[in-house]
Amino acid sequence: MTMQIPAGGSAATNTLPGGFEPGTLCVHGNGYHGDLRATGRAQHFVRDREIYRDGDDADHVFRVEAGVVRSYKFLRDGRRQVNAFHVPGHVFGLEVGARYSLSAAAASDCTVIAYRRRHLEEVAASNDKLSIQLFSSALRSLARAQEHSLSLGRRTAVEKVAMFLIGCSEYSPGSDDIILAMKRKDIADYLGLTIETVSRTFADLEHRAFIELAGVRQVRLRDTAALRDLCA
Amino acid sequence: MTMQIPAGGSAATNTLPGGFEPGTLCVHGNGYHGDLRATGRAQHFVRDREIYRDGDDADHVFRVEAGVVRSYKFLRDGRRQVNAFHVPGHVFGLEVGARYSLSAAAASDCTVIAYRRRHLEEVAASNDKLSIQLFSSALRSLARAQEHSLSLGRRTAVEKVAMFLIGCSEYSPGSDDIILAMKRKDIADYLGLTIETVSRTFADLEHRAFIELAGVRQVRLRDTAALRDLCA
DNA sequence: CGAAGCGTTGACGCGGATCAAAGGCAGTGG
DNA sequence: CCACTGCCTTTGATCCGCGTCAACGCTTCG
Repeated sequence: MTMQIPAGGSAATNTLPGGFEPGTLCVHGNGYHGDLRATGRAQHFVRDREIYRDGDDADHVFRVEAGVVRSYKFLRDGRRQVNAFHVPGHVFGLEVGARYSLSAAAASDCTVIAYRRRHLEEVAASNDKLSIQLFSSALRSLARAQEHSLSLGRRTAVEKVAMFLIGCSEYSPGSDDIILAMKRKDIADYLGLTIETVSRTFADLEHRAFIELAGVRQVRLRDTAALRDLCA
Repeated sequence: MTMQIPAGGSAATNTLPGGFEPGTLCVHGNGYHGDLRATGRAQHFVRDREIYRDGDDADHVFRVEAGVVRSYKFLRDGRRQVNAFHVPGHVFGLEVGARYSLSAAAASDCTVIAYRRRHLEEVAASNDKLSIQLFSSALRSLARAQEHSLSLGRRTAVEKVAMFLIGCSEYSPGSDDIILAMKRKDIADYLGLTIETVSRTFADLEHRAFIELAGVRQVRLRDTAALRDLCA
């Protein structure tokens, strides 16, 4: 295989935020190498429906088609940390070992494509492009996780929420108007805060006229520059 | 290539904690495919010497030979988050893009092997084993990063420090007696705390007779079970 | 109309940050 | 050998951001 460590500017970089370019690794991929079409299986999940659990046999790799998926982990006493929200195009469920090290669930109603890991391995064996994409996907997840660590470890509540909103806006169409697919609890557990603090911080940002809460699930960014500035 | 997503139990899993099994990807690898010997270049770094910086051209991939390396990131105002400590056997510097997304520096005096990324790509193209190892390395880094997020987001100071000590003990020879290669500031920035809190927490754990501070850089674990219990 | 979930808001307390000062400890020079 | 210097670590006092607890409002659905 030509296992390139994908260099900047290649097709594998800077595509759909955090995912592959649309069309690849897709069930209905337009004839692209053919083989994958059979292995990918579309699945629907309603909000909060579990996709897999920490410790399950890691026999599938997934790609988000629509909606948002969360990966998360629990401590014994119920404290939860959401590691990532997976948006359309994003691949999740890649594992080194035989078992999943995280749980995944639908953060909103969503549809994902499930690929049998075994099949994926076989196809990747003869398909350099796919191999590189899987590798890129892993490295991109890693980069995102590291960014996230910076937030969790060193940012204040306002900074975390600002970051989150800026992050969301990058997945939005015309941006500036954000539809939050997930609940407050998911946001809180993603940012390492409580729902109360998230709520208060939204209120605070609205008070400062940085955002406008158009509804529980809708946020309008009124001063993106100021928000970005908060991201330190 | 046979791009297996490395399955549990394979040689690529559960080897040296977080790294490759000893001998592979090594400058003095015992004839293993030969090519790598020429590309790997051993380098020494004294404590706090920078290896690369956030934004530099990511033209090398590194493997720790001895000592400890830290990967970290800064906020504008100087707040720092250490994402990982890299111990011998551990690979770091893998990137999706053309540039490093983190900085790396010697947390203690250390020696690393630098591989030219270009060469690594070429060798990997014809060497399935190496490809899989690189992929595994990335996935293992990802898993570690996700574990770390749980600590940063949801654990208390005592829990974080207990986690850290348990983590260290896994890299120690006979365990139970830990030599801390890095300074308090590094530990603090790794755990998302201040040096004062780290210091106080060490004192607290000693007070509870869970550990014994045999010196500034040496910790003896006296009640591993209790420490593990704190990891929740 | 009532019930159940989710989100917001307020009052209060605590864990860890901040500020300040006082030990170790290693390296340096007299 | 000892005093000096600078850095790292520890310890103490105080402060504040965010968690906790509690009540209330809004939305959805039977």
